[in-house]
Amino acid sequence: MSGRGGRVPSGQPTISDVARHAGVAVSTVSYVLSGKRAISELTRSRVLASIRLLGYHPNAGARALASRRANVIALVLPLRSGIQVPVVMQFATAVVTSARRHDHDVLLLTSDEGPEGLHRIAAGALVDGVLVMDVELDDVRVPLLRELGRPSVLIGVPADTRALTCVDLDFHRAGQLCVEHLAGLGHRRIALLGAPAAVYDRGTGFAHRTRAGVLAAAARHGVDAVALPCAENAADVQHRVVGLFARHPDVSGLIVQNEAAVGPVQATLAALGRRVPQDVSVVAVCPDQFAEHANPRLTCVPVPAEEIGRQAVSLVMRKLHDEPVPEVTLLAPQLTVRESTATAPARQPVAVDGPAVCG
Amino acid sequence: MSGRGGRVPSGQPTISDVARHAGVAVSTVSYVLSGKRAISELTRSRVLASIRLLGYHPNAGARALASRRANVIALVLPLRSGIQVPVVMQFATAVVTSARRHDHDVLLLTSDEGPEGLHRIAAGALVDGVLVMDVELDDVRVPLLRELGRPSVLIGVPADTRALTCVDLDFHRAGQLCVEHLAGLGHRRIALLGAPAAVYDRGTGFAHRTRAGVLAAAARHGVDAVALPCAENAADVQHRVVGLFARHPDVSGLIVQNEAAVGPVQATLAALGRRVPQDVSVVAVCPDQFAEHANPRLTCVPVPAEEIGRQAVSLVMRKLHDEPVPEVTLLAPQLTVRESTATAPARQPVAVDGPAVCG
DNA sequence: ATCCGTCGTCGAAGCGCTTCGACCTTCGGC
DNA sequence: GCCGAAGGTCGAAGCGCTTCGACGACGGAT
Repeated sequence: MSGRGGRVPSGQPTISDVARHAGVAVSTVSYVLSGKRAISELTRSRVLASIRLLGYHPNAGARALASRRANVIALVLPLRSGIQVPVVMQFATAVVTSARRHDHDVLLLTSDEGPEGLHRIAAGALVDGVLVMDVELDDVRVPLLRELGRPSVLIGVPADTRALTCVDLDFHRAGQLCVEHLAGLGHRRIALLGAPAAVYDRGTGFAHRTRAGVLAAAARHGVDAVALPCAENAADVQHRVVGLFARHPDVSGLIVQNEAAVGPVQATLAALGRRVPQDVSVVAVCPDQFAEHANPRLTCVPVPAEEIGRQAVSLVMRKLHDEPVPEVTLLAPQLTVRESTATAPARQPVAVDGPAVCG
Repeated sequence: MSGRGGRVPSGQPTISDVARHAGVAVSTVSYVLSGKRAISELTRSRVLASIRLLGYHPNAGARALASRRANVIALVLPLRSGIQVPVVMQFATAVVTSARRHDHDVLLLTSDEGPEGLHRIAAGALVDGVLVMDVELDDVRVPLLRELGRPSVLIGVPADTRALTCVDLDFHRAGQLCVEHLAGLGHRRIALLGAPAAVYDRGTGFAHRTRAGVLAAAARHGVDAVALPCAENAADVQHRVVGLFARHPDVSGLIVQNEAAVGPVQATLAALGRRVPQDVSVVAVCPDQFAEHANPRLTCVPVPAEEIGRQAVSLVMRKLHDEPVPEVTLLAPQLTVRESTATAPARQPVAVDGPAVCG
C-alpha cells in the first residue's frame, strides 16, 4: 500500500502518504508544515486536511536527521541532598511548559551520569541545547559546556562565567532585601539559618551569595548578623536554633534559607516561648506557596522558579537561533511582607514558659 | 574531507568516518556496535580503537530512523497540587537511572499537555514507551494508552486494568499494616489523616486504597477508625487535628499519609499537650528519609519510590522486547518501627490481650 | 577431492524527512 | 507585447544509520 520497499511498514502514515492523498509533492507537504516557502492557500488547506484525516505526525528521528535539529533540549537536574526539592520541581515544570511553547521537548538527565552523559547526549545530536541546574562555583561541567558545540544555559552562576550563559535569582540582593526589611523594622541582631553545610562546602552559588548579601547589608546597616548552616532535619534545626538563642538571646530577626527548616524553626521558637512575630521576626527565602501555607504566613523572598525556568528556555532558544545573549541574567528578588515579621521588640523578650499555643 | 555531499558537514565524525579510518565497511562498524553479527576479534578492536580515537558517537536521529527505535522512554509526571513532591522526584531519579542502565534516555512530559501530548510523542516515534504517573481510578489517558501502539506502564492502578500494565505499592496492605501495628500496641481508637480532599475527589488510587485498607483492617481488629482528608498546609492540619481530638479525645493512634502534614501534626500535638508516643502514636506513610529526619523519628511505611521506578522501567523494557508481563504488580509494603509509636496509654477499656506495659 | 555450513565482511537499499535548485505560471512595468 | 521578477510547486539528493542478502574463505564430514 505505502511504498514498495522491502521492509515492514511502520503503521504510521508518512509524509509521502500525505502527499499522495493531497495530490502534491512531498516537498510541498514539508513546506506547508514548516512555512519556509510560500504555498497557495488552496494547496495549503488541502494538505492540512489530508494531514488531519490521516492522523499524520512527522517522524521525529527523520526530521532530526534531515534538519539537524532534534527539537529537544536536555535538562540536567541535581538529585542529591541539600537541594530544595519543590523548587526543582517547579523549575522542571516551567522548563517543560516553556519548551513546548517553543515546539521543543525536554530530555531529563540526572547529575549522576556526570559529564560523560552530557557529552553523549550532545555529541549524539539527541538534543539541541542543554540546561544545567545546581551549578557550583567551580563546576566540573563548566569546561565541558564551553566546548560542547551546543548552546547551554546554566541555572546558577559559577565563579568564571566567560563564554557561558547563566541565569539565576540575584541571591546577593535577596539577602540584602531581607536584612533591609528587618533593619527597617528596628532589628539590631539577626541570624541567617542557611543551607546544609555540605551545600556551602560544595561551593553552591546561591548559598554563598545569599550569605554574602546578608552579611554585607548587615554591616552597612549596623546590624549584627551571624550565619549558620543547617541540615535538613528537625533535630538539627532545633539544635541550631536553641544554640543560637543560648549564645545570642537578643536575636530578634531570623532569615531562613532552607525550606525543610521552616517548619521546625517555628516549632522550636514556639517551644522556646518566643512568639512570631512579636518576639522574633522570620523571613524566609523559599517558594511563595510554601510561605503562604505556613502558620503564621511568612514574610519571604520567593525563589521565582517558574520565571527562571522560562528565562532559561528563552535564552537557550535565542542561542539556538544564533542571537546574542547576556552572559549573566540575574532576576530581581522581591520581598513579600506577611505576618511573620514585625517591629523589633523594645527590649529582650522574656523567656516565658506560658501556654505555648501554636500560632 | 568527509563525503563529497553538497551540504555542510556536521562536525561530528560519522560512522563512515570510522569505517574509513578502520579500513572496514560501514556495516561492519555497525555490527561491532550492536553485536548483532559475529565480528573477528581483530576487526573488532581495530574498529573500537578508531571509534575512541575519533570520538565517535552515533547520531541518535539516524539510528532511530533506521532502526525504528528511539531508545527513549517518556515519563509523564503529575505537576499539580496534592502530590507528594519528594516522592515524585525520587521516582523520577530512579526512572532515569534505570533507563540508562537499559541504554535508554528519558523524555519528560507534564500532565498539563494532556493526552494530546502523549499522542504526539508516541505517533512521532520520539519515544519507544511511556511511563505514566499519578494515574486516577478513571483516567482519561487510559483508553489512549490502550491504543497508543507503544508499550506503556502506569504507576498507580486505575479501576479497569485490562490490557494495561500497572505497578504500585500495595497501599491497601500498607493501610492494613499501620492498623495492625497500632492494634498490636493496644490502640483502640485511631484516625487516618489523609491526602487533600481534592485527591480523593479526583479518584487517585493510592489515597482510596490506603483508606480502604485502614478501614477494613480496623473493622477486622475491632478498632474504631475515622478518616479525614487534609490539606497541605499547617493551618488546615492544625484545624483538623484539634477538631479530631475535640470530638474524639481518646484517639491514641494517628496514621498520616501526607508528607506536608507530618511536621504540623507534631507541632499541633505538642501544642495540645499530647506527647508522641506516650499519649499518641503516629505512623506515617511517607518516604523513609523523611520519617528518619523527623523528631521523634517516625514509625512509617515507606513509599519505595526507587523500587517502583525500577520496576516500571523494567516492565516497559520487557514489553519493548515483546515479553509478557503481569497486568498489575503490587509491591509489598513494609513497616519500619521507630520512636513515634508505643503501647497505647492505659486509659479507658484497656487491651485485654497481653500485658499492656506502660512506661 | 567434493560438498556444505559457518564465519566474517561487504555493498546497497532504504528509514522519513528537509532543502536546494529547477521549472512553470502569472503579472506588473515599460 | 515582451521581459523579468515573484509566486508556487516539484524532483532529487542526501542526513547517518541499520539490516538484508551475497559472497569469499575455511574446515570438517563424506
